[in-house]
Amino acid sequence: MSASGVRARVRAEMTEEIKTVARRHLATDGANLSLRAVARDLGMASSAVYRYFASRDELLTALIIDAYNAVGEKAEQAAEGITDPLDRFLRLAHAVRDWALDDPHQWALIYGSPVPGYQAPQDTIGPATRVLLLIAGLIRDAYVAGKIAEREPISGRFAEELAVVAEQYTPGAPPRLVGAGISAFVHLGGAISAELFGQLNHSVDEDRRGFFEFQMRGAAYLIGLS
Amino acid sequence: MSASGVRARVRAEMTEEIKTVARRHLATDGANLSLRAVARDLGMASSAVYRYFASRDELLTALIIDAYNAVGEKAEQAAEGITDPLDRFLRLAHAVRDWALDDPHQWALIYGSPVPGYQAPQDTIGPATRVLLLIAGLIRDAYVAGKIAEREPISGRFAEELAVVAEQYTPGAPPRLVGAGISAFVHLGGAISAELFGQLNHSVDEDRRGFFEFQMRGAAYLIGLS
DNA sequence: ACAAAGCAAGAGCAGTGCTCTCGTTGTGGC
DNA sequence: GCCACAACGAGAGCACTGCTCTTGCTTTGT
Repeated sequence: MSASGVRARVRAEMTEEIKTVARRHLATDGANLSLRAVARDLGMASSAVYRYFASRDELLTALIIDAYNAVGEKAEQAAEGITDPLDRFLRLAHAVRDWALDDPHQWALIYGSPVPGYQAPQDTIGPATRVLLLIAGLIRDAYVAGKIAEREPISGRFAEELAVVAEQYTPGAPPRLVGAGISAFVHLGGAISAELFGQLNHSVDEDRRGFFEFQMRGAAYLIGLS
Repeated sequence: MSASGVRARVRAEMTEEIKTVARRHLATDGANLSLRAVARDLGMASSAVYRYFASRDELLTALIIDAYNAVGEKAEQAAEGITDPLDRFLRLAHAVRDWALDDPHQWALIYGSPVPGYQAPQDTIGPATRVLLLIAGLIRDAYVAGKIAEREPISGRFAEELAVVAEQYTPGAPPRLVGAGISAFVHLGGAISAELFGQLNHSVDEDRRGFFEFQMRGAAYLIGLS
């Protein structure tokens, strides 16, 4: 019919519907959700789903990309408009944590152990770095505004590696900033995973939000956001 | 025959053999290894395996406990005899990382996303805390030796929670030490997971060992091991 | 010596991912 | 408007999975 085509629109809707149902199954079955079960929920034959996703892995990949973008967007929104670097960083961190607590299985999908035999395709590396880039941007802004306290410089082979990134990203910025930024990102993810995957059980059981903020303040300190 | 019984010994050997083969499969298939395939490798019927493990989950639980103990032992050995607290902490951290790099699937099994529908039984919580307890002991020793620099004290609900632990573990020790210890443990695990699960790709590709040490030095600084 | 318990094997059930085939239906070119 | 063609949904089928049950055999404890 129209230039866009009825079929194309229906296909897009169907694709989205499959992902929605799959996300629901993700919440109960985790990463080994059943494609057949998803098809049953949709009232269609399992073979029909293969018209939209060539394999279960491809479905998972789509869910992974969506999840990366979802958490990235949440973090972006939370940080928006906040000028104080430390506040900005903490809000961003809490936004990521809140998103993860809201849907632990989506978190596990992107930051947990990779699905066995699953190799992340190129499409995922873009969305995957969104949160990291947000932190990098935050640090960059704080640096050019002169709001970053001095810390001990880094040295070694990895320091040279990071110096290259620092120089082309923000000329003049100390390489240790890049390192501290990545480290903060790693600590952020580690803290959420530890909480979600039960490694904090019997250690911190009451005020996990408070403990999370304590950890993130530590990471912020190492960056120089005092 | 003997008091121990031939059958009991054979059973123990068989149990160990199943676990060994299962560990081998773990390296290729990850957490969704096939019990039938393991049985095939052993030249026995799949149903026979159920004489030794009531379910696949129980097999996984056994592997998890072994893995916790293995990494705990490695960390213990690495830290043994080292007196300087910072050096001790770094060696411990590197030992854990080396173990994880050596067998990423075992690491994923214990520190990755939990197997869907799998509930960790009581037997695992003991071995699971070994590394954390090592760090706690290290900090405790350094504290009583007066080798810990002062840092900003903590406050809030989680601080009171940690104060209880601190008081009964090392009376007089500041609660922030407990917090910093757990935080270091979390960062340790997060750093290894990030490296293993590919979140460092395109960020730190060359000298990951150096970057790991940089991160652990940061964690050590926050504890007060300057 | 004998009953009881432990053990291995095979068949079987319900479920899985994925492929192939077969009718049906919407689509773009003439 | 027609028609070849591609997209589509459904069903059967293959090889695989975890797990159960039954059937014989072997090692125990008494």
